[in-house]
Amino acid sequence: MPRPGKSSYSDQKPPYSYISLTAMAIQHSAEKMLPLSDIYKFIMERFPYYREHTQRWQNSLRHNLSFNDCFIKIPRRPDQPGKGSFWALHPDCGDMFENGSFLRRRKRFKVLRPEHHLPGGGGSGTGSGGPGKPPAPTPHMVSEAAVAAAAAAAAVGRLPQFSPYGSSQPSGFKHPFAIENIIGRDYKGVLQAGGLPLASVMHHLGYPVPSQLSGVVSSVWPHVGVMDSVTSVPVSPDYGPFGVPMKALCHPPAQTMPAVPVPIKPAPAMSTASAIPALTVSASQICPAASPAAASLLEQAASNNPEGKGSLHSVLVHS
DNA sequence: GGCTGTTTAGCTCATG
DNA sequence: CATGAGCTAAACAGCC
Repeated sequence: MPRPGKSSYSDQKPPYSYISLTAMAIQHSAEKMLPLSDIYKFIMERFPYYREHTQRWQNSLRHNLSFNDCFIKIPRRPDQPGKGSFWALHPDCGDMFENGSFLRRRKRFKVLRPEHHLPGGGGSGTGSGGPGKPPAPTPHMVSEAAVAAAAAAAAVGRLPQFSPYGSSQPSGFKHPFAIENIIGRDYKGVLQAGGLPLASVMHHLGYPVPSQLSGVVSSVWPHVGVMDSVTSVPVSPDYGPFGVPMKALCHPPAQTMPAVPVPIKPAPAMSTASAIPALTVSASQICPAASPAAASLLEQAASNNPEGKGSLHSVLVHS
C-alpha cells in the first residue's frame, strides 16, 4: 500500500480509487463535466503511474463510469461533434466518502428510483447490452432533459459540503474527500472567476441560461470564504501528485492530523447528517428543480426533448 | 477500426 | 464469516 503524502506517486499507484480519480478530473474541469478522453488525459497528466497499462485502467475506469450511479452521462450537443458523451457527478455523490479515506467509500452511491428497480436482473448471459434491451429504463437511460437537469444539479448539488469544513465542524473530520477539498484551489479559482457551473452546464447543453440562474446559484454558494480557509495551505513538491497537499485533502490545516488519508474508521457515533444540518440539505433543496426559475428551465428542456422517457425525479430521487 | 459505453464475472481486501 | 467495495478482464454493441 502506498503511503499517501509520504512520497511522490511517480512510480507507485496513487491511493485513489478510480471513482476518486474520475471525480477529481470532473471537478477539476471548468464545466464540471468531461468527456472520457479528457478524464484519461487528466489522470495521466497527474499520475505518471497511469501512463502505462492504459488499456487496463482505462477499461476499469469506463466500467466505473457505467457501473456507478455517482457518474451521469451527458450527451454532446449537436454542434459539438466528437466521440462519446460528457461525464459529470451526480448531485448527491458528495457523501460517498468518509473520514478522509478516498481509498474506499462508505457505501456505494446508488440512485434510488421510485418505481420498482430490478436489481441487476435485466439481461442474461453474454452480450446483454445488445438489441434485446428490456423496456424498463435503466438509471442510465434517462431523458436528455433529465440528464441535463442532473448535470446542472450536479454542479451545485454538492455545495452543502462546503460549509462545515474549517468553520462549524469541531474536528473538521468529515467529508475530507470532498472533491472540493482535494482540488480546492482549482475550485476556488472557478468560483472567484465567477464561473457558475450550473449556468455553465446548462449553457453547454444548449439550454437558455437566464440571469435568475445566477441568483439561484449564488444563493447556494455562500461558503467561498470557508473554502479559502480550507485550501489556503502551503504547497511543496512533497505533496500529492495532484498538486494538493495531502494534509489539505483530509483536514483543515490548523489541525494536528496525520498527513495521510485516514483509513476509514473512527468517526464518532454522530452521523454527518445529524452533526451538520447543512449536510442534510438534499439535492432537491438546492438542485435547479427547487427553484421556480430553474424549474421552468427544466420544463423547457423537457419540451425540447419530446421522447423524454423518465422524469427528472427518476434521476434525482431524494430520500 | 478504434473509441466509447454496458454488462458480467471473478478475484482481493476491508469492514461489521 | 458474510457482505460490500474496488480492481481487472473480457465480451459485446454502438458510434464516429
